Amino acid sequence: MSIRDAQREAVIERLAGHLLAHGLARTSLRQLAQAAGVSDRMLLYYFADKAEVLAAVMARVAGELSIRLAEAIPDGAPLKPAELVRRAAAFTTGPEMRRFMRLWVEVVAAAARGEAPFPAIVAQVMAGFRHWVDTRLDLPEGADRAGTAAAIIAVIDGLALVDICSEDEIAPRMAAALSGLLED
Amino acid sequence: MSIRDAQREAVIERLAGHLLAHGLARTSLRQLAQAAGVSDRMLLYYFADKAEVLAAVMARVAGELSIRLAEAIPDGAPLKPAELVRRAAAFTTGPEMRRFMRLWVEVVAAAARGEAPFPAIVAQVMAGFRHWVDTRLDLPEGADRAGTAAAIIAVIDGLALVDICSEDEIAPRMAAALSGLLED
DNA sequence: GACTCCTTGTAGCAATTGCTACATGGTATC
DNA sequence: GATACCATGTAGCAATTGCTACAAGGAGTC
Repeated sequence: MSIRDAQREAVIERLAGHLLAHGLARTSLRQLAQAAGVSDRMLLYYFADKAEVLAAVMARVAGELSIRLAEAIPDGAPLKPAELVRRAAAFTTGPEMRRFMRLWVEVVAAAARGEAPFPAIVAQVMAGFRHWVDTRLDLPEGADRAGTAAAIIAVIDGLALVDICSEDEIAPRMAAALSGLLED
Repeated sequence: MSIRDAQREAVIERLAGHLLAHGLARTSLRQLAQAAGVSDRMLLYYFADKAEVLAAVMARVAGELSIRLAEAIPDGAPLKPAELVRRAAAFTTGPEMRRFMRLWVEVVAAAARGEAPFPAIVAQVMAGFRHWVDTRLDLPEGADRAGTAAAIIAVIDGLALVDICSEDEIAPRMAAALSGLLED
């Protein structure tokens, strides 16, 4: 691997941490370069442009998220929707995953604004979510799997969104209340 | 009312439409001024700074949203959580309200980034949501009203977030599937 | 008519943005 | 040892950002 490729990898790694820590708040080229410990000039040597930087970093973050989701709830034993929601909610509102979900909400908003490269990233991550749910969902024959999967994702993402807005510790109570609302 | 105040009102009205149509994508001072049909110089004569412009416009939009929510589901007859979610979901995913919810998601993300004046706006709108749910929620004595209200808001906001990400028409199926997941 | 205040336009500034031109030291290849 | 390419720094450019200084017309007041 060339020096350039090695540096590229190191930069991606550092910037993944940066984005998870600060969201999309500090993502100018110079700010990214500083966070990665390189000059902005070199950032554009390792990557074609800013969009490629963000795409590479977000791909890394999405991969990490995917791994953790797979570890947290393996796909061996399908769960009924209510149980899947409960377990996913408990996991994604946990201290370690909150920053992922927070970043995810920001990325969705950036995609809504049409800001490159986020629309493509959102499509990709969303497809990953759908697949993750689909492979863990125990649903009767004839039920709307895609609709149910979308609903489950919506509930999980909604928890993250409200979590962002609330300075106090409402997440556990919210998750508990949600659990009570679900049909077993 | 002075000319200035009258213009201020007209600008707020036009910019509310602009934000609902385009989200936060075109919100530089010059872009806002163009959308409002005034010069950027005058925009800063009517308002102290950009944050005040956005705060005033968002207050208008929030007021409008509040009115529509109140009209759609009056607070006379409290509803059980599942039914409240169903009706709120049907309303907020409707063609007229989607742009409100879409803007709301963008505003939450901007607040997460700490961008003035959005954190304050989010706190205000969120409090409005909580109150709206609270005054329509039929819940047994001793239940966690605040937690349940937060959960209901999370579900509604989650639908909006997923709706933004999906180019196809998943919203109705998602809402239907969600309805099936709820305990009556 | 002088004075003052409200309203509006022109011009521009300092900072930040994404990105590029150019030079240069090193390393590898022939 | 000449040549070519990789890696990196310096400097800067054009565009956009939020915001401001200054002037001037116009309307009312004394």
